[in-house]
Amino acid sequence: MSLDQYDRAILNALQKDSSISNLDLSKLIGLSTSACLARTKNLRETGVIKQFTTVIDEKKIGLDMIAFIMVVLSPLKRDVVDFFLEQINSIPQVLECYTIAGSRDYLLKVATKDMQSYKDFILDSLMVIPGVSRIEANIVINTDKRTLSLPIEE
Amino acid sequence: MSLDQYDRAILNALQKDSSISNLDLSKLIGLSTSACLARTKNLRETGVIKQFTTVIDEKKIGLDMIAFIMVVLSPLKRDVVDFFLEQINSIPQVLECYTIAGSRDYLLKVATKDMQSYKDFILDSLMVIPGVSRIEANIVINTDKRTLSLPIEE
DNA sequence: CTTGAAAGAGACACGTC
DNA sequence: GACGTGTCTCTTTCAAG
Repeated sequence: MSLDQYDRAILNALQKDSSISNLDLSKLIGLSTSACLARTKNLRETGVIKQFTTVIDEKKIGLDMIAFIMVVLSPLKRDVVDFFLEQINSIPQVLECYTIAGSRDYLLKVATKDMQSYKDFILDSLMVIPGVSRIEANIVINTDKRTLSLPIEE
Repeated sequence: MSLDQYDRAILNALQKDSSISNLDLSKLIGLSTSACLARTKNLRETGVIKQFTTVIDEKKIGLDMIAFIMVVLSPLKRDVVDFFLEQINSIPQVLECYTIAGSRDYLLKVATKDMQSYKDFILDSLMVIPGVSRIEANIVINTDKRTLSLPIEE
């Protein structure tokens, strides 16, 4: 995938605000509307653009608790892993799950309403999954930075 | 902020695909176009909807390295903290930064091109910030789940 | 790549019930 | 809240340079 300066400009602009009209976008990046539209369409079709989405203020919808949870899975065997990931994918409170290198196996990002529902999540949703032997929770006190704009290289 | 079932339906739909037209959205949630438009507008104005954005495939733009880095800041004093956060906010590779409870002070999510540029980031951007005494890196091997759809309660 | 034209669709404000 | 109307803007396609 090779992106030129125009493609990068389009991606940067769309990351900041995807509700921009093609007309404004073309003006912004310095292309004609037709060329701009064709590029945007192409970026979607080739999968560079995966999705257009909406960022919601978590606190305003009552999600006051964000936590990053490290999980050690044991034994780390195929069937245990598969079942774990299957469960994780079905739990809406788990926003993200990563396999990580090192002493802990998985990193989860979890959003819940409050401390009580967080506790319920840990006890009733997470610890009940077979193989989850040890967890290490990092509770978010403040979000200091959060951007969806990836560092697109020049 | 109190959201009824229609508001929640709108938010859920817009999280999945913000490029949906107001016409289709109104059909989906079972409201008239005018009522639907007024609600969406209201959600934007009250800040529940913060942003419309675009999700990009990191790998397709050459970002192959994602890491979560725990940072201990010492001394944890006002001026050290302020300068640290100022620097963090100016580094594009840092996508997210959270203040966390516990033994580590900050959690960063970082995206770089490869191992080499990751190393450069650690040495030249992160470790040079005054107060950054200890870091603990968790390198992402695989993204098992990643959703931008918050668990909106019924 | 650009410009220009033309048709279709949607946004959005305005009334009415 | 629903519905209809009208206007205006943008989208989208398709020419030709």
